[in-house]
Amino acid sequence: MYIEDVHKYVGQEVIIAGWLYNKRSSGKIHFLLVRDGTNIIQCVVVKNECPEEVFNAYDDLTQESSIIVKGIVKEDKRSPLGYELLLTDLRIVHQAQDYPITKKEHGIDFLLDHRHLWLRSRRPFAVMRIRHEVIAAIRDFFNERGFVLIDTPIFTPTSVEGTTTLFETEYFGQKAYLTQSGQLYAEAAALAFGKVYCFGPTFRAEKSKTRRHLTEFWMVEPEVAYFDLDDDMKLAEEFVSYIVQRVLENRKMELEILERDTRHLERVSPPFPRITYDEAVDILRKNGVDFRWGDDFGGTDETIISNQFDRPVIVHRYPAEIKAFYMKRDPENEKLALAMDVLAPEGYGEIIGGSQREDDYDTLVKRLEEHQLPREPFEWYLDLRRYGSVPHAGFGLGIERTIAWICGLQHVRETIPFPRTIYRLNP
RNA sequence: UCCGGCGUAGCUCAAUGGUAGAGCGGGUGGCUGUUAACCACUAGGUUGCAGGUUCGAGUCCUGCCGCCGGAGCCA
Repeated sequence: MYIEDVHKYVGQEVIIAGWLYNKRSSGKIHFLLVRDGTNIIQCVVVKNECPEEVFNAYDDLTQESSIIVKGIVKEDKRSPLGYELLLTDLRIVHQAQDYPITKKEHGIDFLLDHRHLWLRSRRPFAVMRIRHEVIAAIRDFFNERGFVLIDTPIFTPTSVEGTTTLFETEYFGQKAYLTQSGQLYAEAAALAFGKVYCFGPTFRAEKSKTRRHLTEFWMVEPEVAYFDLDDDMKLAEEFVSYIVQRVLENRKMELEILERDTRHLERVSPPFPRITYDEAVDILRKNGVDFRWGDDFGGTDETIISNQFDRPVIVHRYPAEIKAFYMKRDPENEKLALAMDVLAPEGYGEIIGGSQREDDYDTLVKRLEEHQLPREPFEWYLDLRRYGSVPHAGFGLGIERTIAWICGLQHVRETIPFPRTIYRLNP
């Protein structure tokens, strides 16, 4: 029996295998908080109402000792869960010694050094279960719409965008890099399967030190043949809304543990406001930002823009110069790229970046030259424009930033079980 | 890489340049409904490292190391 099902067993004797989360006592009555991974339940041990060795086992119980308890399920308002277990038996499987994470506050550095243990605590419990829900929602969303999952390689011969710093590895005598995006491969798959998505880890070797950055993070990237930028934006807003609504429906308890104010999340439904880059620049200038047309938005700029709206906002048609070589230009203005970003509310910044892709062979060759990228490693990519090229579009959603936003967390490092940052490779 | 901040008990933090302390955790004892339980007692320290100033440095100065936050870049 797992604690999450305890309401089905009121009045019955059940067995729970778990760990001691905390204990309290008033002398002749002990309270054990036992967790089993699905929740925490209070167990009551009363002197003279259970075998003496069960009552006395309390003295040997240390925080995070593994225990198997047997008891009668009772409904009781005084218990944090609303249900508690009146113990009849208790077996210590392993006695933990000096568990380092205590009941009082800890610093983030200490907690991350003990991440393997910190995962047992209440807060990571809630965050990881929401992460699970987000990922399940992502897969369901694409499955329901007939997308095919295409796993893209993690070892790649070259950089996708040419600008970002990548992790370099030795690959049987030649250089290889850890992927920074599965997009180019997803494009190939889209021309084979129509609607596809890839979902995997992504690596950036940039020495970013902000609450929005990890060196290893997860990204989901749909790519659809015959999609234009408008189709892309529509898919993005439906996608984000679907994820948020699923978490609201299925992870109420977890959001409560995190004390997340869900009012912002409840408003997340299509359509999202859509503004052009030019309109976003106007917003910044009206708010006193000395912004130069042609620059990309910084973290504070994104916060100012997103604060104008009550749900995520889509900014589209960015200056082509600050965007990647593969993005198609706006036929009505060659200076602009058919690109779009989704900015999350409450200052969580960019969670989606996407675009319609350049599908014309000659134009794409020109773009490679403009970006001073080598032709040879992109020959296969150019093939996609040689054989049955079609308009197509896609985007990438950063999982950790999305989770940080939904959970209301200060830093993305809490959204992944074992975060990798510039100065952290352990545990 | 740049800018700012921090480093004191296992943990979270105090300590005018003048005897290094509290809470939690550990140990001992008490308590029949606790909610990070509470109460009493107790053990626990090379103040990140190396120099310097001073009668005297946790505190001031220099260098180094580690971490945190921000910027740039990005999801």
